[in-house]
Amino acid sequence: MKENNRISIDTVIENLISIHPLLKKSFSKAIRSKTNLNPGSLHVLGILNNHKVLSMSEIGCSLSMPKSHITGLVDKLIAENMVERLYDPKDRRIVNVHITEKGIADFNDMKQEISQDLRRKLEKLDADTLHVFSESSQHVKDILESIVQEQTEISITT
Amino acid sequence: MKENNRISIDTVIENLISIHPLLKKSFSKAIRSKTNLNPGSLHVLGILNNHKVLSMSEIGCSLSMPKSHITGLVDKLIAENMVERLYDPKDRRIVNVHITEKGIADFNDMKQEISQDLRRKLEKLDADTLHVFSESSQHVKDILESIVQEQTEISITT
DNA sequence: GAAAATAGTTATACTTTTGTAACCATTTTT
DNA sequence: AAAAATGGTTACAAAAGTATAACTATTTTC
Repeated sequence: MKENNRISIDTVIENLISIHPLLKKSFSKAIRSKTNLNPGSLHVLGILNNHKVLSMSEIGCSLSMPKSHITGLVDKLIAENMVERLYDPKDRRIVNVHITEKGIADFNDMKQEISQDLRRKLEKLDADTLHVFSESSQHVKDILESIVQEQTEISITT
Repeated sequence: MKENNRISIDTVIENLISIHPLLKKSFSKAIRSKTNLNPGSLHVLGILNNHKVLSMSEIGCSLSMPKSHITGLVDKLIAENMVERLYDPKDRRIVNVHITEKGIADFNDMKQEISQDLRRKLEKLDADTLHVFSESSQHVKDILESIVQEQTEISITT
């Protein structure tokens, strides 16, 4: 039983290492050509689309980026009116970034644009394969989120 | 039925867009800190580990990078004796890059290093979840490979 | 055999990402 | 109230990724 687990872990790692460049290939180029945001800002917008409000530090932890980098990325999003800075009245050091209605709408539009090529390819799959893909990707997303998200507690100081 | 497909496609795209930054977070930092290769060279080594031999153009297509960039990445791998250039006797314009024994061994070592943190987290999962993760990630990898790999035919001219 | 196409390299400029360190404002600790 | 800790910002340097264009060497095409 313990042995089974080790094999499963190895399989998962092999698969994730293979999936990584495939996703990079599928999205990175489209992000550049079809949006006026850089990938970093788009990722920030993405997690704000999920959480709606996060402090600068929380964003940094979620994306494993130093806070100093987040500042610039958020500035870009503010320039596009996609997010807003809100100073926390309870602790005025904290900057809570929250996504605007425009930000939510723009993010959905950009998702459409970015995934156009992928969508066309998915449309060619047969219903069964598509169903398996849908279920499997949901599992991978959920489990990965649950184990990677732990790191949010770790503080990045710089 | 057609409606079901559309929903599945949307689900897949949503999930992949969420998985992308999670994998980036899990691997990118580890690649920098635990190897002396840049991520680009590692990805090249990764696909050579799968295919064993590829021409410069094929590598470029597989990773959606211009050939001019591949040259530098392969140069680094050659400097580490992980791959070799072989001039095709049938068509002397073509450079076939093939992975060496050292390259295969190094790649496996680096995979270990890079995935250490992830492995520790996976070890905390219960056997059932791990099993689901293993199966699901295999499906995602296989399907994604089958649909993304098509692009290998598209030639990148620059 | 000349012209066009192909495979790869070199060079250059630019953007993005990453890593530090110093710094300010606010809050917490003592 | 002074010292330490925390949350963010600013500034700077280095590494990596991206996009082009010009170029050489071969092969194909006509």
